Amino acid sequence: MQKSQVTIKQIAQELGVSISTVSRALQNHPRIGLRTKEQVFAVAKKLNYVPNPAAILLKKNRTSTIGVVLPQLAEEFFSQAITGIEDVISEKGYNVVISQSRDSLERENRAIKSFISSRVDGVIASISAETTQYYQFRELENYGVPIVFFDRVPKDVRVNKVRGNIVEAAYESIAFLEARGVRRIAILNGPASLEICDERLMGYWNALKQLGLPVVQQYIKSTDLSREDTSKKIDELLAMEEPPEAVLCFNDYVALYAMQQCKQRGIVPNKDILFVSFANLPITAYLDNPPLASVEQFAYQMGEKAAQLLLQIIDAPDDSVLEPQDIVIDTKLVVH
Amino acid sequence: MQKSQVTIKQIAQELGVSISTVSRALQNHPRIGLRTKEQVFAVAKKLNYVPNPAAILLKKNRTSTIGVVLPQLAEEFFSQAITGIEDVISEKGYNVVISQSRDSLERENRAIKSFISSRVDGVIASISAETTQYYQFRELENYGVPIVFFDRVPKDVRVNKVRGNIVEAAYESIAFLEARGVRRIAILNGPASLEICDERLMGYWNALKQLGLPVVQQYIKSTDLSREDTSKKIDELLAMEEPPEAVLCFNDYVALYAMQQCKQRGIVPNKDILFVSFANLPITAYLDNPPLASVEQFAYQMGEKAAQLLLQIIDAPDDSVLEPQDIVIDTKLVVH
DNA sequence: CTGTTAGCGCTTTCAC
DNA sequence: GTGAAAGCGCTAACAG
Repeated sequence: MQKSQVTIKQIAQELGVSISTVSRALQNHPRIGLRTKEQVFAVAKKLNYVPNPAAILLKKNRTSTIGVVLPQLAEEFFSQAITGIEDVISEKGYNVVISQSRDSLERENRAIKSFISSRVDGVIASISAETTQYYQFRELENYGVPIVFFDRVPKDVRVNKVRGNIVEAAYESIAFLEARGVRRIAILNGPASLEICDERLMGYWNALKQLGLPVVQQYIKSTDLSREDTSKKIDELLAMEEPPEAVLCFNDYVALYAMQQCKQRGIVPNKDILFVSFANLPITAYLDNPPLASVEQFAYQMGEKAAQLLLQIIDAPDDSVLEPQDIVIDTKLVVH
Repeated sequence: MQKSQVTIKQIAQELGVSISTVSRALQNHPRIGLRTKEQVFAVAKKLNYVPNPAAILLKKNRTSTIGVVLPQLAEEFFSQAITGIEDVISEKGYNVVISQSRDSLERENRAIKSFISSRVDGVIASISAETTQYYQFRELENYGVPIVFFDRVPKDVRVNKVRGNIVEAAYESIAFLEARGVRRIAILNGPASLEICDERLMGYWNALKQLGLPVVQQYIKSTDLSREDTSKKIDELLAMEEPPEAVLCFNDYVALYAMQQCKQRGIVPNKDILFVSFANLPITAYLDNPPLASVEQFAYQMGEKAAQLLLQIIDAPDDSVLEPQDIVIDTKLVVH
């Protein structure tokens, strides 16, 4: 059944030339006769020749594949980002292998290991909620594999990253609430290991101070993104003597969990307590009572940018020392 | 920066043995000294040896990767299925490359082409809404690449497939509605090229007849799954002199589109007109007014089964002629 | 049990 | 312009 693979050798035989000639013709080598080239292409087509990537790889030591690790595809933010990555990368003839960490450090590590053994040319990553140190990614660096982080970028290290302008987005969200007369605003943030959480907090702080809103320490909560923990934290907020009038959430999922918990407690979300969040996921369009507003983070574009940056690094001459780049993408508060 | 790759040759030198000995040791070849083997492993570890997959591949002519084409990862059904596939496949040391057709025939073809040139060992597919013929997949067969379809399987061809028991699920859904006293039931089906649509229709028909419900030709509609077309078709149903009391939808997305359209027309879904659908997506848990009931299709398990079947075919001896398998997974109607 | 040898399919000097 | 030949890292007969 297995159609025996056509090789350049067979093409060479068919034409009575050497395999080097065929190889050169196929690569559009400059020093080759136009006639020969055309003939080679003709025969290659006739025989249905498909180059064997393994052989090329073995020779060139490049796999033309890049690895992507991200928390989970089921989150629309990430599946949109992947689409952006794929569109850029496949246009350049690269392949993508995707691995989901499902917010587990161990799975993330396994993915990195497998990227190393499959010799990917580069990695794009959005770190798991459990990832607190950069250590594991160093391993990739040791093998000379370039990495670009997006959205969930690690803290305190100089790395290539593509991220939304979260500080500003958080500020804007608070300003939006303040304009509606809200004063007591809480934040339900994500794991402290993520830089985007610091930024969210910073934007929140700045806004509170500049707009003269009350800064209450207990209004600042963070969740590990699970439904349980999120429910617990919103409960704590609701149980306060003076509960917040609004909550800025890490993302739409956190907002939805929190809102459901409110309902359970007989509190009407976006009426008794307002919700604003991040991500602006398409699924919110199906909701009768979505978060009041959500920050659009342009996942697709973020994926595109990350892929472009990575390819740029891969294609850079070996001796060039590149400064890690930090690309910031503008966000937009979308009022529902 | 690029750490020069460690090869078995270096391990051999370090130990003063031949490379074949190293190769055999690493593969746990039976005829090798325990002592030597241990030493080889020790040095391999010390040197941080990682086998070069390209070389192995070139030799063995197997890539240890399988390709997956499916409509879109953003649909939870598919991202769940992928997770099932990944879990099975990665346990056996295989890699997965994923390609989204986004319901476009052209993209699906491109994916297949790329699978051929990257020499995947097998393919798992869920066909696009535009795919009406099996033709393109024949190409894979020509190259001896085994294929397993899941959920969206092609019609009229003998192929390996894993699918839900849609006929029965559709029957059950109608019975559920009938039990609630509903008599006029419409169906908003998917593209006729999909076998699962035929099955849905068959279950619907059987149920109507056996339960003595009216069979109305205009109650049978199909959509190309887009929001626009779905809105149009539900509008047609609503505009009838005697509109249906309930609608059985292709999946949750179609149901949600249809329900939103109803709202636009001032008709309250699940009160004025009932909705039952397929997929039972987690997102429906966030809805205040989800479809009345939805058929759980166990996407994760479907992915697992498809992967297991594919691996089984790949591992089968070349001379064994396998009958195409048709694995049916039981579904379950979940009332919300 | 271990070493020698011949390739897998392709690229790439080095000659002519 | 084209051919001969070496070799990428590894496996698998074939000999000991």
